[in-house]
Amino acid sequence: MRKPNAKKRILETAGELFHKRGYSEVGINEIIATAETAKASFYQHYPSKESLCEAWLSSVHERSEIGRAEILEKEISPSEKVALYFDHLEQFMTNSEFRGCPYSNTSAVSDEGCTGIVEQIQGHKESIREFFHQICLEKFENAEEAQRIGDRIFLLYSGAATESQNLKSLWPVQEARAGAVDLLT
Amino acid sequence: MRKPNAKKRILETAGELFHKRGYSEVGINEIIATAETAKASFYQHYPSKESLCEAWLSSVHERSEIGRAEILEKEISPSEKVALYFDHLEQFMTNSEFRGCPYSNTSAVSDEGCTGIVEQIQGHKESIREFFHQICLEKFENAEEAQRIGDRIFLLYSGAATESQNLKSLWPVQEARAGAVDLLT
DNA sequence: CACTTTACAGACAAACCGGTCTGTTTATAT
DNA sequence: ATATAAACAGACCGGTTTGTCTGTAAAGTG
Repeated sequence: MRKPNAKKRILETAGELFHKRGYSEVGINEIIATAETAKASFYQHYPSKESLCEAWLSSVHERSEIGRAEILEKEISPSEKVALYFDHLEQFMTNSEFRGCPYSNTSAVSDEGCTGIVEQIQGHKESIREFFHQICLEKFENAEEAQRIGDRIFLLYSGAATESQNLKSLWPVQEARAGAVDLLT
Repeated sequence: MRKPNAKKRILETAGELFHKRGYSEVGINEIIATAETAKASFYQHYPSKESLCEAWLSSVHERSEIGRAEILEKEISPSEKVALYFDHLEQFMTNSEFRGCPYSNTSAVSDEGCTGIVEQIQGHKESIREFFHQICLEKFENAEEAQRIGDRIFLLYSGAATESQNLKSLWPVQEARAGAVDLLT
């Protein structure tokens, strides 16, 4: 074998391409050419392009869950935790040249047919939402209020990612951060 | 001519298809088949698929601007205006089977090459943002504060559209509406 | 050494893409 | 009645898409 870890190489390469240009704009041929692998090697590891997309989203989800768990464990105030998460988003937007949430971007082009992808999107979003709920529960005794405030922060977060991509600017992330912190003080 | 208004028919058909399934998932052949027109008729009116997309976004923008102008003219309180705009979004999401903002969805797949589309997306988003700014200026004397609050409502609005599409639910719109009204009281 | 796994190169297929082109029909305006 | 413009049908083009298939080379393992 000339180069080992073809599977890993394919996944990482596809991840970058999917994220920067969108799932539907990137073809198998481009992926294997960039990953410097053969088409046969690709189909040895992934039965279809769609399954590769699922594997990509799954790996992104894993990493992001670890990041949220680390924040939850920190001994800082709720508003500091939220602020930190928005700071991470700001970094993410900067590093990825204003390509926003991989899930929302994929959702925009995935038809109802690919249930696996749709389910992953929903799972990921609910996971982020739950993250904000937990933080708010540290602050508010009333569980209903915690849920409502958490949901609003979640929506600010989503809007920040979307509009930062659309407007190619960081102000949505910064203003959403300020709004979220205000909701917790 | 068998059926008149081929151009209009093409635009409306393409609009529905682009909106429901995404720009990159709909081809010329499907558009003309659905619109019951000929390919030659299509290229008589639109030089390319991309120009059709621009025409579609442009028509959506026009209609939405009229809607916002009507709200601004109404003699109701700022928070009622904002609430009304979120109600429109709720109706829109319901009617379109939870396909959110056509602009954000198109942005997710349009590469840097198509400048015309990118500029329209930014123009539309800035127009909505300006709409919220104007409403907030009715409420807050401080112009800076009006801008900040307007931006936050804008981000809630964007997040509501995005997550309502992702989660196929109306709660994001309803909670964002409540959050926006709270920001104005 | 033999055997299995992994990766490789690349031809091939069938469908589809956006776009061009030729030529025909039909409605309307003069 | 005739000229003109708009709509039509549909073949055709080069290129790309996902996915299959055949055969080979190299590495790890017993």
